[in-house]
Amino acid sequence: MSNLAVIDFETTGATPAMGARATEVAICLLEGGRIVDRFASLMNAGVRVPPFITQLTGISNAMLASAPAADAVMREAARFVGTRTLVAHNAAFDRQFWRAELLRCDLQAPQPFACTVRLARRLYPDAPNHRLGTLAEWLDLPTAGRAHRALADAEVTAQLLGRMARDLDRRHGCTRFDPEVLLALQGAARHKVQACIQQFA
DNA sequence: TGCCAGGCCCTCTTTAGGGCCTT
Repeated sequence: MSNLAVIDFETTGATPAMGARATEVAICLLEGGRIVDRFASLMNAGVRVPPFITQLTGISNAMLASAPAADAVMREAARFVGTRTLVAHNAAFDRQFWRAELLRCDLQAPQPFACTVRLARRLYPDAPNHRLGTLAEWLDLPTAGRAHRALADAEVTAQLLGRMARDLDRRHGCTRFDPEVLLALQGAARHKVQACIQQFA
């Protein structure tokens, strides 16, 4: 499991299109199914955090007042990720903030995104639902830290990814778990998941 | 006061609608 970086944003709202900005980013680099490096930082984008978001994440305006500027954090995050494929739980959400925040820095965002929600729906169709917290509990994944903080959620997502790799190996003899496999699997129609896995086994 | 989006997936679909998931 190389060339993968798990990312999670905390933000002030649902979409940059409505003016929401990132407040925290965390990234875990994976090698061989293990987390080998981490990057996490609050980021001050000069916006107010709605009370609902503070209640959800624990991130307050006071915390952001002393945080480094969003521009500097995103430049460091982009250097940290490099050309790795990014993985996020509900990647459509994190991808739009990754692109929007880097665009503000005049930086490109060429990294492909894989989505653990899409993967989990294909690999664990019997789960009660496919929220990150539910999957962590259902699969008995180790958790550390407060849910809805970026590093804690990124680490749980990385644990979920590792579990998927082990299950693909145990259930299907598929030892490959790289960006190509992830992108193919998440794009496979439900009735073609087995055929897709066999292609890489 | 209450609500606000975007992308993906499923199905009693595709000239559409509703649910899920993220903050």
